[in-house]
Amino acid sequence: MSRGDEGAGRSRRPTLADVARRAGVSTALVSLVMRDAPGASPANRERVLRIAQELGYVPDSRARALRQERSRLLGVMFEIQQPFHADLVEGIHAAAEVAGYDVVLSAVTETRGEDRAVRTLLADRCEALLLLGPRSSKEWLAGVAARLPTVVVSRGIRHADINVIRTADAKGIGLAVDHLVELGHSRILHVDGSDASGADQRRRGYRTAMNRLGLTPRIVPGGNTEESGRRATTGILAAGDRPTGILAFNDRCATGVLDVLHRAGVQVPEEVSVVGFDDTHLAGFSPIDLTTVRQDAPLMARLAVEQAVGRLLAGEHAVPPGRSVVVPPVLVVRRTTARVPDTGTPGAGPGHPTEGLPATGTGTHHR
Amino acid sequence: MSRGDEGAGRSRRPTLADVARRAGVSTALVSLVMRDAPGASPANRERVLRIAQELGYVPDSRARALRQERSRLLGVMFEIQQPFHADLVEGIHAAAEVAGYDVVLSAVTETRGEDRAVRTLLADRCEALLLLGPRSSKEWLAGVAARLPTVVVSRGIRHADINVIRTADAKGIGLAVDHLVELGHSRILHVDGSDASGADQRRRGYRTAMNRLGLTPRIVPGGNTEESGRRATTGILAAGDRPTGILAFNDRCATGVLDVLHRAGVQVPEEVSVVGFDDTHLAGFSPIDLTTVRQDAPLMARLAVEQAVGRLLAGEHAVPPGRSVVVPPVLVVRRTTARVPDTGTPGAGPGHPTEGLPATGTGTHHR
DNA sequence: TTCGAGACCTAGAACGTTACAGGTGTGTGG
DNA sequence: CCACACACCTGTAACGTTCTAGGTCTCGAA
Repeated sequence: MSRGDEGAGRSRRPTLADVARRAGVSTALVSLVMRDAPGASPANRERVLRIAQELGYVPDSRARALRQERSRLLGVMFEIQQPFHADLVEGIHAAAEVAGYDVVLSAVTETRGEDRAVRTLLADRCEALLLLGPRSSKEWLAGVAARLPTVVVSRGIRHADINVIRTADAKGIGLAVDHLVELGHSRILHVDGSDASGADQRRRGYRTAMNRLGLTPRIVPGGNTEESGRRATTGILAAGDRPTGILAFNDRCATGVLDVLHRAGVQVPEEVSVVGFDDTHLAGFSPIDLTTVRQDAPLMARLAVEQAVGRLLAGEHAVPPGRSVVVPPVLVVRRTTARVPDTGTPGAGPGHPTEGLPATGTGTHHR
Repeated sequence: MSRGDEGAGRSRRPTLADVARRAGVSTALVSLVMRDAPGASPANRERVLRIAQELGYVPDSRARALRQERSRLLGVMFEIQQPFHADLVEGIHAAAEVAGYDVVLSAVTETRGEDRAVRTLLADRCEALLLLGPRSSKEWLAGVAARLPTVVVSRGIRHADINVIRTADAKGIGLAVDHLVELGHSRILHVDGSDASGADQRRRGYRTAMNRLGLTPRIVPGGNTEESGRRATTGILAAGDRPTGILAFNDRCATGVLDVLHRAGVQVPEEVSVVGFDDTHLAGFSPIDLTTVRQDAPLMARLAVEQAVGRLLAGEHAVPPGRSVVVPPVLVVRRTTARVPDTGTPGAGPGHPTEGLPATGTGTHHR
């Protein structure tokens, strides 16, 4: 309503020229005013702004980007169903805002692959790419990085053109293993992430930690969805040789694990302890109350944006790519882990020392 | 690697003209080939495609959109932290693909309001807007709808310019009330959604259902986050007059309710029954296993896209806006609801009739 | 009076693409 | 041999913006 005039209803959207004509000035001047550049008299400035408002003029970002050499756009590829990615995206928006960049989101879904998602971002002329937990091959990622400064988040990839921000996955899993071992566990199993990003690092970390402690690793194929956790756990229960501790690839996977255990009447943590990874929003909520390894999403988001922008600003030289920035994980102990059942140590119910975090490194600022 | 030539490394991105020059044809011809339009010989077509590939040419979507009168873009505003929105976005991508449209996502976050999100979409020249659960005032939404065909999902708004796709919220809540009453409950409380989208509809539905059954409604302010559910429940427990059934605004809120009940040692469902709304992915997972009211996200997504595209195609006349399309909800009974404790009827543990859905209306196709 | 320095403003050329209005040829029917 | 259709191709003008290189004032100092 009250959308101005120009005759009939279905008029095309107003342009700079429309505003200029109405204000009796040149388009160049309107352009100046719209982007708050110096060189217009206060009187004209106010007048132009008023008329723009009246007409409902909104600058066309495409035309603008076309003319300027810089689009000030950061492309973000993410999986829409991953809560952890939601946390990252939220942080990326905030950090980009500060750096003076806009964010273009490109979702990976069941029906929309990573190639498709990245192609869109390229077509949108993003200046740099942030890829959250990409699953594609290293070669493919290298191909992407060859055309645009690329930051990969949450997956360790060693390549000269790629910046990487990731949590110390191996260390994180190590913390979890140590935690279980301290509680007396020895039959500790890992439901891995299959081809999910970071899965190999966590597998490796698990093996290392187990070997270091003289325990035999046992890995079951999983994934990064609840369903994968269910499937894996169903298999584990069927196999008979039941572990006393399960390290799931991430929180979603752990939820699936808990689901099947619960349905099968297996008590957690009395009979089996379960640990997740990510510390997703839901992990902290009772009755899930999942012991998990926290990744510091806000920090990772900020670092990712800083790396990308850094490379853009200093013409590739500021932040040498090819080196990972590794963020320390924190073990958050909740109520899905406890003393191992059969062990000699009697009593000692569910072990939840502090519900806090051992003060390890960076203070995570949960909002 | 192998990124072509043109002298130094940091070359600008290739354009139509580069491809044309290299192939020895006009830019117009390359343009034809790139968009698969008729009018190029097979030989040239193949040659141009090969060279484009070699140079790593990707058409500039902004320039393209600028030239064409149509951008074939659907703008989607959503809350990145709402799992239900993730489901909708996934469905929207699929439906838009079918309709031949691209999707532009604009996230609402803690630091990025709805005005900001919509402004971006306008600047991107989207042809229509899909607003998922908008919280803004009706006047503001009307202002948006005045400039672009607008479909609001998941919030009932009656306005001549706005298409609405929503679940029959009131009916959904009614199903939940009936369910609890059948189980013998009478002290049934609603933790509402405050200003969240759909909150008023659900409040109203709750009141109506309670009055119809001769019960006194009791509403506690909540929200659409886990935290809001926690806060509300803390208040409820402190108040003393404990209800036997709690209808939460949505699944996230219900999770918060469960969290506090659990921590306070209140048994669910033995002492208190809890019902959510949405049937988010996580709701179905034990040990949450939440009784909830399912919204059919894939269907709503498809309908939303169809309405938007319909209005675009038929010059506003195909789908008369101003009328809501209402999708039927389905009560999904799981294990957070059971027979009321104190009632005369003895025994009768947790009531989970089928873990299925009463065959109500549309068959929800869970993937 | 003349000059220079601001302050303010504008014309016109880009940016990369597609639409439009032609241009060639080559073959085919009269 | 001419016309005409057809397949293929190209030059040029947009699209809405910003950038560059000016232009015109006004004012104060030389």
